[in-house]
Amino acid sequence: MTSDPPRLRADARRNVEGIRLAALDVFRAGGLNSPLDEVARAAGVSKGTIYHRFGGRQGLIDAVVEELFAERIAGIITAVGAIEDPAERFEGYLRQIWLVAFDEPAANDVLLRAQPGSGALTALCERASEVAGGFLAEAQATGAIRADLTPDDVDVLIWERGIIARACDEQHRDSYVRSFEHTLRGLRNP
Amino acid sequence: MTSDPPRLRADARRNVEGIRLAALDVFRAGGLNSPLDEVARAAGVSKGTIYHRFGGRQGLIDAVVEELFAERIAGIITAVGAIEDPAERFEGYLRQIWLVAFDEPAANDVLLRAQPGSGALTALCERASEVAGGFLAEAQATGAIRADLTPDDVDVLIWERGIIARACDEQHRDSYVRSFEHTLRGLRNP
DNA sequence: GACTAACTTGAACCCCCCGTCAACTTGGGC
DNA sequence: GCCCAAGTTGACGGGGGGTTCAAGTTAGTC
Repeated sequence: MTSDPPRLRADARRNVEGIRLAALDVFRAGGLNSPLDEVARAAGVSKGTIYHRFGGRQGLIDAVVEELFAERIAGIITAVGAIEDPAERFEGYLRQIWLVAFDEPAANDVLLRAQPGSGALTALCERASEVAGGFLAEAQATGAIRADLTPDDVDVLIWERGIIARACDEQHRDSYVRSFEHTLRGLRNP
Repeated sequence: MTSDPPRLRADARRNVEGIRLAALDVFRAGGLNSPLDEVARAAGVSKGTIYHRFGGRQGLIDAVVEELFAERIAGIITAVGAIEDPAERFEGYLRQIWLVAFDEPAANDVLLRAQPGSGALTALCERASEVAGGFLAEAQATGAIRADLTPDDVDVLIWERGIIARACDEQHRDSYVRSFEHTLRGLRNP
């Protein structure tokens, strides 16, 4: 079970690893749609090799998405989970997710597409979505957050922010934050 | 003054008009970045003719933007201007603008880019922005709208919605509206 | 050290769109 | 009706990126 026959040759293994690392860099900097040529160049390899080893962009994404995103999200969830007040916890979660969307194009792409084709990825998004649902329910129970807000609403809010973040080239972080605070205020009970 | 010498030949005049009409259709349906080939095909003309007659995409946009956008905005301003309550007027203006952004990709593109190069266009955007500023100030005077909201904030809110609207392929109109109502609530005073 | 299966390469081909221009039509003045 | 300037065409070159595959290279076995 540790090693099924299809063992790779030494050079292939080296390349797979190099490509993974390069993809992490490139995707982090430019999002999941960065040209594969760029990844290939960064890995010191030819484009063809990426196709051979990963089957294309989708496969490459699957191979790095965990590292690119899972720990980031897990970190946020535990960090925010430590907040006592449920309403603050809920708002804190949204703020953190929204900031990740702004600061990390790749993570944002993950949040935005839930690429149909990557099990790992959709599972991740669903888990995040469930967590958000939990936070929401608890926050609503205290009466601080509007009762008519649904988990779907939260998904939409996250998706929308992701779209906006993707469109912000540099700067604007301040007005991005300022503006999501308006939205946040609109989720509270009067 | 009625007719400067550079009179066009009959076929040219016919084509100019056909291209304008085709551009209106195509731009309305697909936004200002639709392929010019498509406009050409719709006009029963070759791409080259568009370049000859309008100098390129920018010129073509200038030639239709008024019809595509100005009257729409003017309509909103007068319609909304009839609302008595300043706060409702302000909110009504935002709602209408946001709906236009959703329903008309071309108008949305106008709102989003303010293409540097079209005087008519930037003038339009600025006028709309000023009107919004007026509505905002009046609404704030009644105390219904938060005092710390600035005209720049409003511009950002409109820009952001435009970005979102552009990303919505079909459906979603309901959740689009639902979600901007959240934002709207966040602009009110508690 | 030779030999083969595994690996890699990069040119070739595809799609989509922009903008140009030499060659060809045609309107309309004479 | 002729004729040429005005007008139109569509092929061409350029850029960006994706995907494939024949030909060349190399790890690793015997």
